[in-house]
Amino acid sequence: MSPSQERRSPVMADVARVAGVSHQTVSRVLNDHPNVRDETRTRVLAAIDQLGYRRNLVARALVTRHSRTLGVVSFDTTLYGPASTVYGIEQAARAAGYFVSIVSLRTIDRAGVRDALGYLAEQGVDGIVVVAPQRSAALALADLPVGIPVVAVEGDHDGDVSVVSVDQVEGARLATEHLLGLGHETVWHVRGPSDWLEAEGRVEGWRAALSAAGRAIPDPVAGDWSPRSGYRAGQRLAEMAGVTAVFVANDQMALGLLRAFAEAGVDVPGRISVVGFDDIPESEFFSPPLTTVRQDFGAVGRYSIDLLLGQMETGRDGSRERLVVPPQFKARASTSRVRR
Amino acid sequence: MSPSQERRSPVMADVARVAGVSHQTVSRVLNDHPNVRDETRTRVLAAIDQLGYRRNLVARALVTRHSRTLGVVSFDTTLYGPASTVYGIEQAARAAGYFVSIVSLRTIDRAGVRDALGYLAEQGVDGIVVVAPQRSAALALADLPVGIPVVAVEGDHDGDVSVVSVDQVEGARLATEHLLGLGHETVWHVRGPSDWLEAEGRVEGWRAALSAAGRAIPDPVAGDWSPRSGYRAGQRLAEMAGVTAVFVANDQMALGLLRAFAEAGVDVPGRISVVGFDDIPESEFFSPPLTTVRQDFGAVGRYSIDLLLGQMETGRDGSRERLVVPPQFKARASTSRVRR
DNA sequence: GCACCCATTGTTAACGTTCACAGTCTCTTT
DNA sequence: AAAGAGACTGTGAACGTTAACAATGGGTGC
Repeated sequence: MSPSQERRSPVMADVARVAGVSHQTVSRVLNDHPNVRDETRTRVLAAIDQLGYRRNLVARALVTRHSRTLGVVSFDTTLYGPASTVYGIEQAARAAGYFVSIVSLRTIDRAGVRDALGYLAEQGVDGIVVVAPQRSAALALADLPVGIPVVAVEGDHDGDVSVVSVDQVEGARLATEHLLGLGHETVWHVRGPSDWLEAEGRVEGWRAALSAAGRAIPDPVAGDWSPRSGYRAGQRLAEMAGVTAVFVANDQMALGLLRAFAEAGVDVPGRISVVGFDDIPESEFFSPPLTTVRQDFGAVGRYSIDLLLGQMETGRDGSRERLVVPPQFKARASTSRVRR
Repeated sequence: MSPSQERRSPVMADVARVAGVSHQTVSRVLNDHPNVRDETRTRVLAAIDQLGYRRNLVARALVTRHSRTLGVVSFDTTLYGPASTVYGIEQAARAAGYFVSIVSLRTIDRAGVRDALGYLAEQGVDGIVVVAPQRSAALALADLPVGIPVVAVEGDHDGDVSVVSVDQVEGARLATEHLLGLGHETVWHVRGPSDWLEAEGRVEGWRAALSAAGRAIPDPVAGDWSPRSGYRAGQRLAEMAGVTAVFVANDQMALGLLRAFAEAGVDVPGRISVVGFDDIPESEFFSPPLTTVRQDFGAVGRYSIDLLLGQMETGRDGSRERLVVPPQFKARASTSRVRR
């Protein structure tokens, strides 16, 4: 193989030579600079087309100090929530002309998040969105690389960065009040893992609603978001006397719970009413269709980009805004008025 | 100091000055070049630490012509399959020291895929994985940017690029033969949308199994992967006489179908047996727990990176390999021997 | 007719790294 | 003692783009 065979892709200078102009004029055409004669522009475009030239964004990023790339740090993008959020982020970012470089963490701990932020900083991203649903991840935001705008999603509001999140407390309150409104004496809760901010927000809202109504507050049953943990919780709750209403911290666990209830011969909603959280696409077709609280993950993703771009424009990172997306209650067939 | 209080982040030359060496020596330390005296290395590392220096990977990419970034083009990463595949890709890529830049397409058509490939090429990615489950996406691979290694996931095997995929035909055959083995006279099929290669592979496997057994081949019922379309298919099948076994092309549609059957009073598996496809985390907790065919999406993602990295090393893009991941049959409670 | 302005184009110098090569120094070997 | 081989370090030139400024030419106002 001859060395000349290895033909490098054309650069601006090649286009310039073919079009009979300087490389700077080519650059001007590419960047829609106003002061280029129409005839020249046409010639340059023809040369670009002829050579199949593509601009080298790496070289451009070096000189402009802007990569037009945003970084996303997330946890287990296999789950519906993170996946939808990241999807919303990516769509919004691309619509604004940015690429998205993603880092999915297997486990979320302070070191992992810090490393991820470091990688992205080296790579020269213009801004970062951290999907930080766990307290430990939110903490890691304390030591982030200076000079890069950061927005957290579902993060801790006490931190030092801007945050977009769904109002978990309000969502849990809606769910609990709905059940109380149907005449249930109190409401049991299957909660998410303890390090998760979302899990804690939902516990808080549930507690608040029960407190406000002056009802007994049962111990929450532990879960880990998985259908299996919901199944186990369901087995336990089915055996307990006096349970008529359960608020489950997400739809997947609710599915497991429904399965356990079905196996134990517990009728839903005849004997026990169940409310979930998230409104995943499947929950409308559970048996019975699940009453739940909808989170608009797509909106969360889009807002996080809005916030990030705003922060990048102003250059001020001290702005530290908060954006709260309201949850939406979805009544379906898994809840009913209590029979006396 | 200079009047500009906008202090730029330090560069190699700054480190070199502090450490009293040349910038090239700093570079050598950073790249673990062997011939650096221990004492010098220590001094450089100290200077790096003191200044909080981070290497600029953009500048590095410009000169090395390698960005250590891989591109991923995918369709609707909200779905479990694509999301899991992309997750597997990202994990494997990062383990190999690569970043992942992702482009999620809202609709998958030739122009969209071509644009995405173009963006990634401009950005200077070292290789691209295209998750191309639709025929139109597979076609778009025909006009891909030259010089960049590409691997397709779930793509067309007739194309010109390497492909990693799950054996859809085999999976469908396993599902269908399982049902025939339980004594069912024939098996009905709820298929996926027609442009999807996976949908067509599953139809093919189902047909082949029925043909081989000399059974009647009913018209497949159309679906679009969504639970709702499965629900509608279920309503229709529940009304038809003689249906005792249904193979549904994915678990989400199977969920909708189960719901429709439950509403119509059709017992599963008592009167009709149902098999799904994918084995999403939820399907074990459907009512009844769904017999299905497991696809190892994570493995598909990992293999695609293996293939891509191999192709990048050799520099040969003519290799055009095929890697087929076997599906795995999962028997659960939604199928039973036919009663006579 | 002259100075001036504006549109258009070209020239040169960054950006921050790695590569290729040239030194210098020390230690062996003959 | 001279020469050669390593080990270590430094120098200058890329990489492909944009920014800053200079240069050209034709029109305009007086």
